[in-house]
Amino acid sequence: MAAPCVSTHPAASYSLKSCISNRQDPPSHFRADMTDTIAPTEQELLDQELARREKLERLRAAGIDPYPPRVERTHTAAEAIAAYREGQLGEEDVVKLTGRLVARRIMGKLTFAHIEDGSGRVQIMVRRDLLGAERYNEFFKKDIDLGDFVGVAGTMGVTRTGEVTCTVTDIQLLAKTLKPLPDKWHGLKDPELRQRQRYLDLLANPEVREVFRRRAAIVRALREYLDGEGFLEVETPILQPIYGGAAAEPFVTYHNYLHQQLYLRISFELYLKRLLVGGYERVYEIGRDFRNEGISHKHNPEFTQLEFYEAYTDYNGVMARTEEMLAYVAQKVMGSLKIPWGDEEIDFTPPWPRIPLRQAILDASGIDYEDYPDADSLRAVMRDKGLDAPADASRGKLIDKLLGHFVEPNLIQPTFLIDYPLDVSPLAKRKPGTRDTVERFEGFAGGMEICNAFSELNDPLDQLERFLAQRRDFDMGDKEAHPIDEDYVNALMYGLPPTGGFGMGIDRLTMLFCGQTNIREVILFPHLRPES
RNA sequence: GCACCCGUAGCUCAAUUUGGCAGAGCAGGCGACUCUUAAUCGUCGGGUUGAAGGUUCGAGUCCUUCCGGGUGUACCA
Repeated sequence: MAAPCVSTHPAASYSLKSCISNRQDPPSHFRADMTDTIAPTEQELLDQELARREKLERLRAAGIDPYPPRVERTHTAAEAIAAYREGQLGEEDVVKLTGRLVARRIMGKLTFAHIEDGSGRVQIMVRRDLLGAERYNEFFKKDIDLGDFVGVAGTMGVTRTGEVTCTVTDIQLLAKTLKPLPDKWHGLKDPELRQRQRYLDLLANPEVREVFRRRAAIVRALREYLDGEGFLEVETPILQPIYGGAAAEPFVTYHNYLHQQLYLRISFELYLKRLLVGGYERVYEIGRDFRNEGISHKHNPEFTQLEFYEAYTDYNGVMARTEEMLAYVAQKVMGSLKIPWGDEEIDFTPPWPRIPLRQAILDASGIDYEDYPDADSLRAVMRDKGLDAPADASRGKLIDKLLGHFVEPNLIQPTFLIDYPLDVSPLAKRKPGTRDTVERFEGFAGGMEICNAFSELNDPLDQLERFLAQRRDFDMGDKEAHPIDEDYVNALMYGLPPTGGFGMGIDRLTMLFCGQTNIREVILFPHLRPES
């Protein structure tokens, strides 16, 4: 394997350190002039920011702490409304509510407003006669802004229009905001701002908050399912001396004190299978993978992956488990096996169609890749059909290209494609009776690949041969070829039982369940270039 | 990586086609208003039009370069 530049240097640690110390500009978060941006002069403040700071000073001058250390809350917004509707709150019962002031309608001596907490919004009615003229006019109307966190005490009732409302007898500032909030009606739309300042996106757009609740529910359901099936959740290294388990370029990092080059993992596979050598029969891990590749609407440099490995099953068993697991998740998260997807509906009811990859490509493109036993002949027929077929692509990569072009976009309903080329599956077991096909499947839905699985190769000598083939690919320029992991081969020599393994991108599954077509919509803080 | 599109007030958007005083709503300041809910009414402030350069009497608008973002495409989950 060709090592990246740092380790080929005879004094690797020296070169990296000097590189750091020679950097012209220290990171901005260490710059002495940083206070300029955090503590701008008055001229640099917006008029609205100035107004809020003046209010802050007025409050302090009046002996009011704009950021008090604690507050008492008796109900969330939703709880207060529910309790009133269920008749648990009488006219005399005082509730204490907290939240962000998100809307305010001042009508002289009476004001209606809404506060929002984690449970939702509740209307409050603030009256001068209940609060006192001074407190109502000077404190509530003048020094409290939209966006501020407040605590109120009051009684629950209903307005003429029928909205359950808290009539306020006391109001307290909990946290002063110094910047104006996004538009109350349109929310925050600018996609760049939404991602760079996700907190604004979340506070302005409730539907975004729902996406990440649903994401959490999906992960919870996956854990529930796997735990219930006797799988052990484990954690394996993210910093790895040798990466592996997938075809991808890694991120490279460096341990300063061990003088060791390390990679951020691109998959969990080789570590998890070592655990089956160790005697566990069912293990899984949910965590972050890192791939040093292009960014797109389907790819973020770091993404969340689920992998599980199960002894004494094969890819057929894993397909059945996949169907069962995703049906469980759909039912648990969406309350149905059918989930909306654009104008259509994706039905996760088992079983899913199982189509040999060769057949699927033949049906969609008219090309039977078995007629083209080498890369050159397959490349020729693909180019005849006007497809982009790179000169350095292997036969397996060309087949994958056919899959991506002709088949994948049309697989809206959950579908398994089975039996993949061996040369792009160096960790999968050969399908009996074939020369260059492995027992591997990929699951598709919504026109996206969502999972990848196979009968795990457990023949150590075959595995070594496959690694050596990968090294030849790497030497030929395939930057994504697998490096040789000698310790993994060594582990196999102590015996890996027949095993089925599975990997699935959680981000893409979340896209599917949330009707999103861009991965950034399901990652709280997606990778962005630095601001200029 | 390549192609195309976008960047105007804190936010959402006009003005760009055909170069001619940079505007509206929300938000904000001041004032009125005790059942509103995108409250309403009056009034006022708020801009290095992403950055730099160029063409022009005159550039938000046309040209060049750069920065950031989006969409498509290529590879990968």
